[in-house]
Amino acid sequence: MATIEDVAKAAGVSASTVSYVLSGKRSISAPTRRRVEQAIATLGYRPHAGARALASSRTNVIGLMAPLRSGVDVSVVMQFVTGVVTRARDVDHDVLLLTQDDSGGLERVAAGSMVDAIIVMDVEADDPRLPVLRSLRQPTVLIGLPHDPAGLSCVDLDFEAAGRLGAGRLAQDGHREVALIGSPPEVMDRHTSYADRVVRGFRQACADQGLRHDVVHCVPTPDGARAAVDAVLDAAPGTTGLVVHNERALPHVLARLAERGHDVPAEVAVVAICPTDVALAQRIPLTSIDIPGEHIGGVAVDMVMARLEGDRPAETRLIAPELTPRASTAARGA
Amino acid sequence: MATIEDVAKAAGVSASTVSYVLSGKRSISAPTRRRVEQAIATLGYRPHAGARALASSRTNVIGLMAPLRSGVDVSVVMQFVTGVVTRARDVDHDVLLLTQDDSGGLERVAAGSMVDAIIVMDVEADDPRLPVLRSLRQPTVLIGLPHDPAGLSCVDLDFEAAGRLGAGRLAQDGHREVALIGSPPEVMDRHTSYADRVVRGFRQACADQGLRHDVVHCVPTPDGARAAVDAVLDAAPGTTGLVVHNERALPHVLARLAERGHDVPAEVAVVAICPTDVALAQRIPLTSIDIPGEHIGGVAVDMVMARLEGDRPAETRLIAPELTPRASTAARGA
DNA sequence: CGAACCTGTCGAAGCGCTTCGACGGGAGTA
DNA sequence: TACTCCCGTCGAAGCGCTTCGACAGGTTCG
Repeated sequence: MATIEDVAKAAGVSASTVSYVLSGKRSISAPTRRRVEQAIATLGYRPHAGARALASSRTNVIGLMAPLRSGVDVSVVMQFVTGVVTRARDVDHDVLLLTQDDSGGLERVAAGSMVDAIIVMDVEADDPRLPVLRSLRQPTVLIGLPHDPAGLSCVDLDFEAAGRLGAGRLAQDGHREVALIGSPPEVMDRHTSYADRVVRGFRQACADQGLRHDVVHCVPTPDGARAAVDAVLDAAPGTTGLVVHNERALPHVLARLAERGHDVPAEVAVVAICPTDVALAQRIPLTSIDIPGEHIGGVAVDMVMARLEGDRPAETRLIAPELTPRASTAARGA
Repeated sequence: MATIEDVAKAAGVSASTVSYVLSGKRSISAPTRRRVEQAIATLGYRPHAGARALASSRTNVIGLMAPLRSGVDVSVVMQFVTGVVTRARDVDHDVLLLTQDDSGGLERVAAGSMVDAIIVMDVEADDPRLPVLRSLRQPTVLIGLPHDPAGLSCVDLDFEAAGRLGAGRLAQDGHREVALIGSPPEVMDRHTSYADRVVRGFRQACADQGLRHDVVHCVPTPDGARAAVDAVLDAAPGTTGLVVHNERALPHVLARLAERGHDVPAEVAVVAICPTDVALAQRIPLTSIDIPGEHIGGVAVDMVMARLEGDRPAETRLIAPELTPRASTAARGA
């Protein structure tokens, strides 16, 4: 492996000059720059990441803690990850992948100076990692919204607004009895922030609009969906509108509705909160509120970089939800 | 941040002694070791990863190139990733995540000494990355099997055997006309290695057993599945057995079969090649050949570590497929 | 016409760690 | 008793880079 010294020799300059050519932190005359670049190209020189990190205390690596575990919708997770990695590459950074259950992982990579910054997904309302994160030298961005975000940057879809939007749309379409089929119990039990927030928004909008409503959670299996749908429709047979916030249960919920003979949208309207591609992959294209995972992941990177450059304070950004009407809803009556 | 020097001072020893305590590369007396460990604990010392990498030319990081792109079944990818990350942590390594379309990513992280080794997923038959990989200083393991694996280690499910196993099972159950519903066209067009191999194995077993057979590819949408199922059953109405190697199309294929009034397994038997959890999440539990993603990911790490330690030659390991009978198949006639 | 200022380059220090060779002292051997 | 050997520890070199201060030479301006 060629070193900066080799390049310097080949170009007839000092190592520091090569370094300045690379970093642009001091002006270099055009001819010199050209010679150096030439030497770099012919030698195939790449700066040694470790040496660079040691000297500059910058690794150009972002740590990403992702939930590679059950109960979480994989395709949503993937989109977030993709967004983070893609945007990180745009700003010349790489991504080190940490898993949720790697307790101590945050501490390890942060204290060991393996990363410049950290992004954490799937945050719970009272996430046990928060104190750790606050204690780190590196800036952190949460994807999700804990109860007390003090000192930490957060970004997420405004799930509360999404819950409201879903219920609001149903109300507007003329439904009077509605229900939310929510995240799996294991997700709710952890008080994962987005799950709680959807419920809150949904309830609130229903109250505001005077809708009779119900909230059930749903194990994302055929049986789980059957149980959830039956619970809702048996308890309140007048229910005509459903908000579903459970990507994996979606197909089974629709199947159960069909099985029971409820036509969608004629007899039961469905609004899904899920990535658009999931909404489109169902038996009929669903009216949905998109979870723009890639976008949010990208924003997380931007936020973390902003804090890395300027010493900005922490901020919270909630992305406004948007509802796209498709075949699973229709205005009622006339 | 405490440095090794701080620890040394606190423990009343030299820095090199601390280093030897940490690495275990020389023997240290029990009392000294204890004092050093004590100092490390009280100071919360963590070695600086960059400094360590610089001095030892070992980063304890594995690069993982994963396909965060369309056409690939996310949940399978996730399982591989989980397997890699989990096993990597077991052997005290971290994982740097690269995406497929980050051309130059391999070169960058390898030449920049960011990683000790590389694992590449979703390999195509004539993958353009192979020459690059062969030129790297770091050992590489492919998850998948290219035409010419010379010089590179490979691990994967034996998809050819899986194709054979699926067809063989159908034959054994008494089916005479069968079909394979395979990966999406975009995956086939890339000649992604596993897709090709399933087809080959399937065809071969059908030929051996004298089964009339057909192979179609399937866009993983409701319409795509409809088209695939219709194509098969309209062309050969006597078809009674299906092997499906397309995780995302699975629910739609089953739905279409139901729609057409074909009972599973009474009239059409279905063998799926997919992760077990996917097979269990369908409308009925499917007879399936598991894709043991986590396991394979773990094996990939083991192989890469083996090459890192000893200077072993490259090897190829194919995991034998196993078929688990469930509700979607049954012996025919009697 | 000097003082003050740029520009472009260099040398050296230092980032925090690993590792090699050296060395003092105690145990083992002849 | 003298010699060798091993054990536990230390000091120093060096990994490859960044960055600070210095400096030579050229401009600019009052």
